[in-house]
Amino acid sequence: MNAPAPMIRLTTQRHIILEELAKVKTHPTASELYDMVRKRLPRIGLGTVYRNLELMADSGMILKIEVGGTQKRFDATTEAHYHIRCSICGKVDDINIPVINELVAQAADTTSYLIIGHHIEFTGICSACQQHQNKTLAQ
Amino acid sequence: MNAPAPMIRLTTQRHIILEELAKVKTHPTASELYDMVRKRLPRIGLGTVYRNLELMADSGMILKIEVGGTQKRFDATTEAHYHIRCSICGKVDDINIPVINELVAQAADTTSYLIIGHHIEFTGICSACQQHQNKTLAQ
DNA sequence: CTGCATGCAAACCGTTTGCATCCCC
DNA sequence: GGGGATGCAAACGGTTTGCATGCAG
Repeated sequence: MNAPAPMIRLTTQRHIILEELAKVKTHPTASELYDMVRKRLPRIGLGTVYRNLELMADSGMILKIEVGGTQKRFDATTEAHYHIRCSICGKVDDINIPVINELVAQAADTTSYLIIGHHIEFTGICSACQQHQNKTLAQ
Repeated sequence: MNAPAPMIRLTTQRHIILEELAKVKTHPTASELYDMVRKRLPRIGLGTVYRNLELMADSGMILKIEVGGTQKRFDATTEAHYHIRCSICGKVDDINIPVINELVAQAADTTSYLIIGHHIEFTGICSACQQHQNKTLAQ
């Protein structure tokens, strides 16, 4: 649709960013990823991480998740799927319900926008934060 | 659930912020609202706008929309509904398709999160930006 | 040798916060 | 007179960017 998947060179930094991202099932923010990558590449700069995440998202290698909350998050899985975000700690996990493609057609009838895609974001409280709350309430 | 809807005093500033928000069908950001309100209340501070939007959202008077993109947006309509965001200019509009409450039950079966709610966000290109694109391509 | 990629640091932008003043009860 | 609300400005956190250097083709 837009400029389609420009091929990008796989530098050491990009390779390691990709590996670290693929390692985790959660959806780290850029600075979380920065911390992970820095353990293997201590001299890497934050700017490099941001630049490359953006680049790799543009070229379709990874998924940029722009959900509620302030920070962008990234996902090594590029297939369409939905997410849930903990409204307390901000953690983001996958939700495994089937993707509803008909939504786009449905929505298209009601708007003058040219629809590109859709995303469902659930909000909730993760198990860790639930336990925290129970403890706090019990006091 | 959390602290439920604390009643807040309706000061002049809050009243005008509310009026200006209700006036528009789009979903302005805090600083867009700030600009609108400043025409009627030139000495109002940005901080006041932020503080009050946050407060009014907490007390259920307005809706805070945390969709993709960097800025929070606000909505005078508090009933559940879905949105579409222009991926070029960032504008947000309503999408009038029925709310699918079953999604929450469906998702609940697949996760350890305590689910609070859900939101569907479509992405697309608004008509203004579509025209822009056509012009640009035609050159 | 040439250009893209990097590290570093400064700039940026949206948002939050501390504080003195103000206004309403 | 007292407590919350305001205006103002400084601080903050996340992200982007400019620039000099480095490295791969």
